[in-house]
Order: sequence, then C-alpha cells, then structure tokens
Amino acid sequence: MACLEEIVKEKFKKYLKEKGLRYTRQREDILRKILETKGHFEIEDIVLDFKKHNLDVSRSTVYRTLNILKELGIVNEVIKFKNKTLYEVALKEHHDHLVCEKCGKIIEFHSEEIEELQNNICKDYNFKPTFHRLEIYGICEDCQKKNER
Amino acid sequence: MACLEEIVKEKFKKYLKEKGLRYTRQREDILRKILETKGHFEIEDIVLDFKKHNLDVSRSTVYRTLNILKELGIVNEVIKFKNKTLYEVALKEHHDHLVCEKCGKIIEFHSEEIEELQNNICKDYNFKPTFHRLEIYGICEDCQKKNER
DNA sequence: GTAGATGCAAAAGATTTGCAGCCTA
DNA sequence: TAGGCTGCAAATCTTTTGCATCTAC
Repeated sequence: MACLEEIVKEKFKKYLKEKGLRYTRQREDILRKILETKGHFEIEDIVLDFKKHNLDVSRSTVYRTLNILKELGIVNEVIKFKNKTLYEVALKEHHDHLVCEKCGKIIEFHSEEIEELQNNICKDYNFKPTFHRLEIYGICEDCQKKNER
Repeated sequence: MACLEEIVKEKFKKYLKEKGLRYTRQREDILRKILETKGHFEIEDIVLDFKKHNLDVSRSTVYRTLNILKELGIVNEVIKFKNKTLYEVALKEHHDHLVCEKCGKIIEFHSEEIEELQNNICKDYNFKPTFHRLEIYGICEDCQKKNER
C-alpha cells in the first residue's frame, strides 16, 4: 500500500475518532476508491464502479462520506459544469482548470503567482481561505481548429 | 432609460434576429429585470419578483431566456454554492468572489493582476476564454471573531 | 449495549422538456 | 401564416433525508 494512502487513511481515522464517528467498511472502500482514481471523478463514477465490482456501498453512503471528506479537505469540488460536480483528491499540488465548452475537455494548470495573489487578497479582507476553485471556460485549441475548417 | 440598458437590449435583439428567434414581451421583461438587479441574483429571485408585480412570466421561460443570455455572454453563472447558482450581469467590471462557508456572505474583489495571469495561461494553451469563475471559500472576518468568543 | 452508520425509498431542489395553444415577424 | 415562444405539468437529475435495521466500539 502506498505511503500516501496510509497517511490519508490515518488522517481520516483520526478525524472520525475525534468526532465520535466510526470507521466502517464502506468508508474504507470509498476512501480507497477515490485514492485510486486519477484526476477528476463524479459521485456516479464511484457508485457504478462499486456496482461493477459487486461491492455493497449505496449511493447515499457515497454522498454522506464525500461530505465528510470535503469537510476534512481530503477532496474538493473543483468543477461545476452543466449541473455536474467534479471532485478531485486534494493531496497533490493544487491546480486550476481550463474547461472547453465545446468538447468538455479539461486542462489542468498551476500558477504559483495566482495562488499568491489570492492569498494577498484574503489577507486584505482578513478572510481565512479553506479552498478555492478557478475555472476558465472557453474553446480549446482543437475545437478552434475544427471550426476553422 | 439608461444608455447601458439600451446597448444591451440592442445586442440581445440583434442576436435573436440573427438566430431567427423572437423578441417577446417576456424576454424584454426578463432583460429589464436583470439589468435593474444590483449584484448577484438567482432564478428564483426573478420568478418571485415577477409574481409580486403580477407580471406573467413563467419559471420555464426565465430559465430558457437565461440560457440564451448566458450564451450571449450577457450574464454569467458566477457562484455555485450549496446547489445554488448565482448569476451576475457581465457588463460592469468583472470581479471574483470570497464566499464565507459559515454565514454565506459574499465579498467581491477584482484583481487586474490575476486577470492578466489568467490571460497569459490561456495564451500558453491556445485556449480562447469566454468567461471564468474564481471562488475562494473560507471563513470571513466576522465569523472568525464569533468563533474566538 | 448504544450511538452512529447503512440502505432503501421517498423527498427535495434545481433545471429541462413535451405539448397544446399563442404570438411575433 | 408559420415557426418560434409560452405556460403548464411532467420528467430528469442531483443530492438529501426519514426510518428501520445493522454494526463498530
């Protein structure tokens, strides 16, 4: 088992214990699943994957657990597009997204300068940030080319 | 009638004509209403306000028209928080938002530097941006103080 | 043993859509 | 006049919730 997974698992367990909550089989399954997931995922992906592998975890439980993991800062809702919510594990270096409105492609980017400017703004307002979401919508290179043809 | 309103109205009419669509009483009412609105608004605000003033515009029509106005870039979905969508007229100087997770307060800010950095990133990826959304979630000054007590 | 968790089905919201009648161009 | 528009109700989709049952601690 990867080290990262262990660390997060312990963090989750510790948080649950502190709050008097329980570490159940379902919560373990959900945590493992999202840690396996590369990049973005939707709730529905998780639910269907459990179904596919005959793992008994209900949709409600996935929602309930994701809400805890959001609170804990282990996952973030990074994209809200067309009534869909895309989540991401918040462990790797944080990044933001370019979303193509034509094909739905998502390009990740990271800008340390933007992060810093955001922090400065928060300081100006005495605002204590927990997370942020920067989505730039538009047309990707490929779709622009398709239009030219 | 303010000049700004006229300009937007003409833009809307022109767009509708180009697409073979019609400029109806309801579309006029909706456009007027959102131009009157200061700051953010929800669909529900608009619907209720029409009800209050005995103006006949159905919820469906508000949704349908807002979708056209989004396409046109006259309004943007600027905040997606707790399954609510907040819209904003995209005419004034663009700004971004700090959203307090405790009390829901929304603080607007504008940073020309962040805008520029975003534009640079789009250039790097040959991405043609139409709009963006930057939400910073966290705890506002007031709510931090309340917690200290 | 007990408080908390789960699964299910139902509910709640937000948004979209099918359709019959209406209206703009 | 015709094709687009509207209002209504129904349908969808996402997310939450009430409750009886189950389970971690």
